Amino acid sequence: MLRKPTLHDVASLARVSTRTVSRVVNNESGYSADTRARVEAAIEQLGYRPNLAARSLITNRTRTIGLVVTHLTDPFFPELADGVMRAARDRGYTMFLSSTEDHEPTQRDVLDSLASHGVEAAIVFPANGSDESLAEAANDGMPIVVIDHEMDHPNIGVVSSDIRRGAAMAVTHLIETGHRRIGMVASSRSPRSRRWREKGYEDAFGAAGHRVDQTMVARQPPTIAGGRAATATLLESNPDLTALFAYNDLMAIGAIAELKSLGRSVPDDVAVIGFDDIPLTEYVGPPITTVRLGRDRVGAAAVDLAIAMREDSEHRLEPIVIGVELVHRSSA
Amino acid sequence: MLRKPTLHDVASLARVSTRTVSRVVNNESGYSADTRARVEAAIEQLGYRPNLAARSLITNRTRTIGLVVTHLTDPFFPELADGVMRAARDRGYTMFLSSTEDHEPTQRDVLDSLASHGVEAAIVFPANGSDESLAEAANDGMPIVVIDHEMDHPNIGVVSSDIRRGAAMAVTHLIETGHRRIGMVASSRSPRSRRWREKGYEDAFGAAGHRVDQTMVARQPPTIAGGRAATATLLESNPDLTALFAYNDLMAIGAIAELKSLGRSVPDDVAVIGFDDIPLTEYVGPPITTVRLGRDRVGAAAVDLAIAMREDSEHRLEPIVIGVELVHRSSA
DNA sequence: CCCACCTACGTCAACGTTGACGTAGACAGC
DNA sequence: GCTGTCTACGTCAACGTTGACGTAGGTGGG
Repeated sequence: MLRKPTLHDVASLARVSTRTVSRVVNNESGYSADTRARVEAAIEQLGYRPNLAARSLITNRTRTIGLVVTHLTDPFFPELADGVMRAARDRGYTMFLSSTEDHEPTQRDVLDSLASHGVEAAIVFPANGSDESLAEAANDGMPIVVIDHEMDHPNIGVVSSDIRRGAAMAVTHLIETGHRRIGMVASSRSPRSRRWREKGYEDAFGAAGHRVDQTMVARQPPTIAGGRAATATLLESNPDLTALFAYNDLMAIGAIAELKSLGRSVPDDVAVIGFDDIPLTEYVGPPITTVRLGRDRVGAAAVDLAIAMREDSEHRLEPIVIGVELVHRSSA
Repeated sequence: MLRKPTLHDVASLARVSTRTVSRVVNNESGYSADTRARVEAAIEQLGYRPNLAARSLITNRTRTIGLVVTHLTDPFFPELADGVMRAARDRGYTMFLSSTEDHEPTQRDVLDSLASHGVEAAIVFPANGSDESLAEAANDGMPIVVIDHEMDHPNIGVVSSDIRRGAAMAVTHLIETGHRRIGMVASSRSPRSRRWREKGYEDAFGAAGHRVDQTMVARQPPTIAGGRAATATLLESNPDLTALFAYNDLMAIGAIAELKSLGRSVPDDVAVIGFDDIPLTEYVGPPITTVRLGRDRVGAAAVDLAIAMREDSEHRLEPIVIGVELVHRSSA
């Protein structure tokens, strides 16, 4: 395989110095129209492409960012990755992608590797219990933006969806359509301090002047099976409930399956609202009313914040909250 | 933010030359145990990490590969990306990810950018009509592996799923369970030469000594709506059909929806087999019998091939075919 | 005791690019 | 015609690392 052409090859073909070729390549000034034409012809003829490694060695910029998620197969992930990728590309950046398997040591290795590759920033959906290693990476000088996670660190930005408000919107909708006995199909995997959906659920009750009945909250793992189980539990203790608000769409699907198998129709006997708007929900019957988080906008905002942090280390680190939207379909 | 420590910083702290530090970092030989200990202590103390850009400038290796797909939100994509990412990481590589929106000029830009970043190889799910620009990129010296696509080029490898055999397996299963009138819900978007599922469908009929009836093939876009439409068409011309083989799971979902709305039960009145085993199919009722392609294995094989091509340009370019599997669920 | 050889380093240049700076020639103003 | 300024370049060093090669000091054999 032939060696890749360099500035020198272009320079000697165009009979100018490498510095002049560099000027043309970077659209600087200081050369005649004729010179520019000769250089461009030489570039075209040789198929020259700048070597970004060499460039970055002296400019200290790589124009790359890293996206780090827990599982590539999480349903919300493609939308996030798509948002990050497009925003990055629009701004002239290229994206590295890695997953951590929700494993802190792996996340540490991944961030290390990204740092070695010189990414200008990392956007991280953090692995469980990785706050400390995130802070360390940030201390080493890499701007980090975390998604849907609280962090207080001078070099870590935060972008999240307004989950609490989304939950409140969902439950308020149920209340406004006449429901009073509204169960919550909750996740057993959320740490107490981050139960935003529960808080939104309580907000909605509070705003309507009602009280939350804690026997109407059932916790299970956030899966379809968990949704079925939680629903079964709730119906046993509260057979009179007329609506369910689920932690995510998977649990909502499980809830609907359980309701159906118990002979209750959705939404006539029991209304169900999910969360996340994963593509799945458009296809299962009945289409599920849900809360859309706009993960692509989260991704784009994260890129903007990451680049701003990188270019101006004094950048003000207000957490950015992306609005959510209640998607009315037929399950509620 | 503090400047990142370099070999020089480590060297002066450990009171050796940069060359010796480099030897330690790269596990070469030629230093005493005592020196190694001092160097490692200095590395630890400073938090030194090698600058891969500088290293790659002289070694000509970046330990990065690019994955280029059409749409990040295609349902099979996360599995492929996961396979590529894990395999890459296992081999010490880091992955760039880009999408082309199935747009040839975008793909060209993406490959250009990856080349500038010095990726050692690209794994590409090609955009429509991009054979020529792929060949150009390969001519420029970048090893390329294409997924599920035929290419004959000395620097382009091919990894594909055995789609034709998977289709034959599916249809053979239908024939063996007594079906004779088997419709095909086909995609209108596949070019004639790449209708592997149709070929497998014909193979199965041929092997069983039956004939294909071309009025039993309906073409529509490969979506849920397309599946509904194709199924409606087929039932009109062939009301006696007892089974359907669908181009992909989305079309199978559409087919099932259409059958249900026409009062035909699945699988008792009409059996349905899909293709791809997207996660979706585990959730919609009834669970769809389908053909699993093992995209993660495709991804891993593509990485191996890409690296082999990069490390040995004489590497023999046999197309690699990944076996498929019929997943028995309840729709057939 | 000398030489060969080995170990454990160090020195220097090069990878491809850009920042800092130098300069030849044209041209304007007085 | 001298000075000053501007345009259009060129020269050189540096980014952080590794390949090629040099070498001082020790060790072992004859």
